[in-house]
Amino acid sequence: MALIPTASSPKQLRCSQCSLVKLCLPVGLNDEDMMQLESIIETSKIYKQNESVYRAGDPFHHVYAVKSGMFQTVAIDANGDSQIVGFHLPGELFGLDAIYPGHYTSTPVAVSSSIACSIDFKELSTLATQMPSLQHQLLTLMSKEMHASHVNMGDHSADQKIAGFILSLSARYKQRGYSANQFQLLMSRKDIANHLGMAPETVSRLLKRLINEDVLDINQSDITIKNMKYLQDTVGH
Amino acid sequence: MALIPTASSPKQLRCSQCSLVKLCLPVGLNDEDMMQLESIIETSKIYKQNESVYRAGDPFHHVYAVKSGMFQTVAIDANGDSQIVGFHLPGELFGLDAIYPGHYTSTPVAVSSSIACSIDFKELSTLATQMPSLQHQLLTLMSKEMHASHVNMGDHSADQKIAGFILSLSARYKQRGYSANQFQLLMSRKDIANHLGMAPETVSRLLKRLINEDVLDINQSDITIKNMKYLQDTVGH
DNA sequence: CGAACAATTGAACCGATTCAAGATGCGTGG
DNA sequence: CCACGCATCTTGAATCGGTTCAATTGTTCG
Repeated sequence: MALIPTASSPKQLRCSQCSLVKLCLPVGLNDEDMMQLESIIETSKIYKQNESVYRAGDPFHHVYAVKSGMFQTVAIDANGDSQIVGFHLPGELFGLDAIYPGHYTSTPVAVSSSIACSIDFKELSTLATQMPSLQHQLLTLMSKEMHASHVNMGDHSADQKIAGFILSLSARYKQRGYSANQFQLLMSRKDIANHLGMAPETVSRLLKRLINEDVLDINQSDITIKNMKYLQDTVGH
Repeated sequence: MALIPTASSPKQLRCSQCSLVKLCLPVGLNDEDMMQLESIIETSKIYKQNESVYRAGDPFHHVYAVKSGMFQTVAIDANGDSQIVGFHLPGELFGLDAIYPGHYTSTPVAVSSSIACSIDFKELSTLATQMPSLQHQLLTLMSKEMHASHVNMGDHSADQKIAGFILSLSARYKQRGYSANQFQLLMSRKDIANHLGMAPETVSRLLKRLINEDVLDINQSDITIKNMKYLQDTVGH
């Protein structure tokens, strides 16, 4: 747990780059391999709130790694309604779902001011053929996402969705070295609701209930989990 | 559209094997590569109805390709409820979601008498490092599944879920060379309901409505789509 | 042919949405 | 620094879609 990307200062870009590789693609690599991998990571860019990284429909060339902040990927369906497909935390990759169609199908938008760097997918996959462990890591990443969406299929009630959502964020922050019990709910209630397929009012009501029952503590966008087990029990029911 | 796996006769196993490779992993390969790929496909097995291929929890070693019939993957959640994660048609692969956890998380069960063959994943990924097009195909397959589950996130009403489900089956059968308008709904209503997260009664009612409105025709397990556009309009709304 | 299971149909119920208002927070300019 | 205005969030009451429960019909198989 040495280097963790904490702040959004541009001065940290270079030094956090090394750890970013380990966070996104934590493969067992020797120094030379690691150098190669880092060499294909292109320069970082700071995205202002609501700024998009690319647009749905653009040709697929790069995948992106989040360095700080948060991105949400928004898809527009046939009738023009937008659907927030996912939220991407520091250390996570997005854009891999565009491999198949060959073009992006959703638009990633910075939830708050955020930093991401791009990786040329062609170079990445070429490198993967030379580094079996990298190939395996790519497959693992995608398998993980498949797995996550399978789990989400089961969630039924609104309570379970909310609990599952909070636990997912908690686990993912924890995995990247942040606190599992306290973090920022950077996205709006409306966006949470959209992502979970429910009304914003329901999100509001259920969060209030969780606060009243001493499961959560929420101040503005800061959320503290006071009773993790309660949430876990809710999901597994 | 030369060789298509049509029947379940064991005599066809050998000859359908070649086309199976093309169907599951339709990469641009020369003959030698194709031979190599075929060489790692292990022998097929006939699974009786309700027979499982492996069990959730088993260590992950193989992925499986469906040759005929249909498999459904069943996951058991924390409270013991089962959730049908997906249905697998001829020419489709299953088991890839187990790469990440390293063990299977769901149990594939033959919906009707079905045939599948196993592929050693270690050999497959080793081969992929030597054949960039195979690696790309594997990534494409997984990207496709991610993409499909993203699309499913948006579906809201029960009507849309049913329409989307039927259209998905139709498109997948069509892609494998079968009819897009007529196929068998081998799985039970209860299992469709479970998979879509709704009550079996609702499936019954909505299918009846679609039959009354001349959108579908259903005889036992045979389904005929009489008004594809109606279904498409339902999904995109 | 009859038993067991699957699918259908009807009526009451419940969770979540919708609609409509009110509260809270936040940036802007006076 | 406070007042204003806009946007987000919260809260309440009515409505609706889908579930649940219960009974009937249909289908498969020993």
